Amino acid sequence: MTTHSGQALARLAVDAPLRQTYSYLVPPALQGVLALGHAVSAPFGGRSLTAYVVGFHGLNELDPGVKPEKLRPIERLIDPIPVFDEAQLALFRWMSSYYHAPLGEVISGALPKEIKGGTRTTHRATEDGVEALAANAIAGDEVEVLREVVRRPGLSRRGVVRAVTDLVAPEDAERALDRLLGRELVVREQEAVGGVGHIKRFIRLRLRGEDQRAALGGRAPGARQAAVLSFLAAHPDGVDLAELTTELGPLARVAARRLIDRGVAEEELREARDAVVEGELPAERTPPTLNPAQAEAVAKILGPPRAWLLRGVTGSGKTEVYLHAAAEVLARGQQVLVLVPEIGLTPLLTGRFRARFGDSVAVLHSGLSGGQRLREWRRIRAGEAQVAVGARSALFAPFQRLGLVLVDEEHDDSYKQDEGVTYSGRDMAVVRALRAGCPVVLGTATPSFETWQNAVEGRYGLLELPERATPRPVPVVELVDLRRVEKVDGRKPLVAPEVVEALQACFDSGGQAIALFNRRGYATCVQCGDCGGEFACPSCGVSLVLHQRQRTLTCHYCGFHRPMPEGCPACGGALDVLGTGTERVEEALQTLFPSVPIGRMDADTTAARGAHHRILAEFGEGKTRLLVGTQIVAKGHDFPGVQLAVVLGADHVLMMPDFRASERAWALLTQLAGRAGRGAVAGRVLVQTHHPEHHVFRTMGDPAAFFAEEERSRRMMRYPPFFRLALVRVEGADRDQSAQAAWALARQLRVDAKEAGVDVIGPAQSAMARLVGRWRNQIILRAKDAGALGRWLSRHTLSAPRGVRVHLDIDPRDLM
DNA sequence: AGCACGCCGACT
DNA sequence: GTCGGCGTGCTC
Repeated sequence: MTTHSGQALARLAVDAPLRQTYSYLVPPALQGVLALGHAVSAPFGGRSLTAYVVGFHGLNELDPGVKPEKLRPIERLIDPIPVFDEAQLALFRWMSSYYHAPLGEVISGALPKEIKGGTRTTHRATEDGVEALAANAIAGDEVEVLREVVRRPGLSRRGVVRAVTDLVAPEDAERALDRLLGRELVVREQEAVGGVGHIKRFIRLRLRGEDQRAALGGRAPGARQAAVLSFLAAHPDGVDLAELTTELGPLARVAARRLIDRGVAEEELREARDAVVEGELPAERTPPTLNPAQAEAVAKILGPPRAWLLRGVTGSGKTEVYLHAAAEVLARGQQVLVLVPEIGLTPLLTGRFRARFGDSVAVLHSGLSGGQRLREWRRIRAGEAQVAVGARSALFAPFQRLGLVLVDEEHDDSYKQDEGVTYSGRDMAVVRALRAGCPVVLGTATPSFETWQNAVEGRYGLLELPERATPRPVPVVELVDLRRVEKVDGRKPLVAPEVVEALQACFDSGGQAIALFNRRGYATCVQCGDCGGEFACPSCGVSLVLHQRQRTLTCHYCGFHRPMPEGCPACGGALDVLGTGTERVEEALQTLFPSVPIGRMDADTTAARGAHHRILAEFGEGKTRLLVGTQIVAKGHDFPGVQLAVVLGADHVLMMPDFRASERAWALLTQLAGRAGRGAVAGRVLVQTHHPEHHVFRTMGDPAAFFAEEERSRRMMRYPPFFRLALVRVEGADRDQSAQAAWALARQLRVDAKEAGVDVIGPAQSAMARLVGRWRNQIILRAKDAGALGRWLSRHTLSAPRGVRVHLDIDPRDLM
């Protein structure tokens, strides 16, 4: 490890939305220890923040205007081992510049959140405070707040507010706490939080029966506590607190805390030694022999390093290409990074890497608890794992001898980070690989247009796996024109007669079928038949979706929900249930085929842990014979028993007001069509649509044909991949203020846009005009190439008045 | 982003 | 008279 004791000052990138880096003194305790890549805690303004060492320099190299007497020393190391090296820092700097994002935020977003636990602000009552409480010298909300702080010192601000939440409204509690702080009855302290990741908090039931009732004060526990109690009773060995939270929701933590306070349950810190990866390791098989196309692909990948598009349908043996290339790279003593869209959807790929390479595979994904993820990350940093399989953020795995990067299902939208620095995980994987001088493979059956174009223009090499490893006839696609379907009882049936027939024939011959309907819930809109009143989300303005199973009306954007009322709250009239979702489709299909067991797979049925796997397993084993669901049914699983795939509703995808709508629909349909067919029997694919003439349907399965059709409109409309976009989103709670800020910003941007070759489009209200209570406006920026757009953007500061937020999204996935 | 310091209305 | 609102400006 290189240290820099000769240099007096460290340059830090602070985890705050600030573009500069800051110079700090290296305290004596850290001299000779502090190194590039260390995460530290540093005083910043009135508080203490996580920051990262990005360089060292002498006193004579201070930024102009910084007086030496203003320099403050670094407080402490957060982790004794640096969290990134020089090569990774170079990538972070590249990202910072490309995405116009502060370096500290880029670094923060690239590390497991747990690493920067850093400091926590806690609250403690002073002696004056304790006396004042005892002497009844205070009044109002302050009494409750102070009592809580005295009883449980060490709570965070949020913790205090939550602790009194039954008695005091959150805003009042905050204000009371501030008054107590002002009068110095309560003081704040900084507590260092570290060492997360190898220690787990477990909670276990201590009292049962009569003792328990007595400890709870004789009265029956509330619903939340009762839920926690029964969960604990079912797990006598104790439950990981994190697991309790994922099972029962965040409030379970509060209830559990209460139970511990009352002595009903006890807490225990345990070292986490359980296997991080769930599921058993399948027996190690001898790697199968590659077919000629696969062998050629592997040979090319292992040749001179470059980016490759690996095109192959489901079952064409992409995974075997990955595994062979990875094995070769590992044999050379190098490391392999495997990115997957969402690990929950790709247990097969993860499983096959684990089966082939065993414990040298680390898995990084959101389904792990924070501590688990950090442990896997540390295994990589320590050199114990040579392969990392994970979602987007795994691309920052701390490998030092990277030899190969694989991006599976590269077209998937989930590679785009949607919060904070909105980077494209797929693009950054390419950047990281090429910077490290190693090959990168983008694998998919349905490439994104950008990647396709990169291959067409020769920037990426193209590898095609032309056929299925076990040959199977290409499915036949038939369109059902919904405009010609006869109405029954005044409305069009959900399932057209020929689709019913096809399903019946499929079931009669013992086959299985998949039905796609790309909307969740039961009905998209509930309306009063008398007064026309509708139910809209109070913070997003969109129509609430009826979820019949839970009898709730739910907002699909922010999660707001309310019970489904019996009648119209305004006039008492009967409610009409309009539009369709997967729940209703399932119901309709069950009515049509009463004896066929149906499984439904969508975000609602797969929310619980393991549910996804269970639904697929039941279908795989034939326990269910029809699988109904949203686009999730089109992803990544090969079921040999499926003879028929029907698309009951995907027109919404096609008709979305977005330039990538056709591309998404094409990928979805092509992926789904790949699910149909068994052995030597050609599968059937039936698509119900109002737009049978659309080129998406003519070009299913054929990217060259689809993109040839798509090219004309993309060029004409000046959209990617022929132009580059950036989206400036301006949002605020106040509608007019947000709009005015957007107009002002657009005016400012237009001043020098033209001569830089940049189009400034808008502002306009976003397609989702209001989201989670914020009114959204947007400005689209467009240029022929990324360089011109980037250079011009770096000359501008995107500022807005207080209360309005501006967010810059480079290469947006959609313009909604 | 926070958190300071700074200047104007409704309360003891 | 002060407490406390939240408008500008800085953080090595």
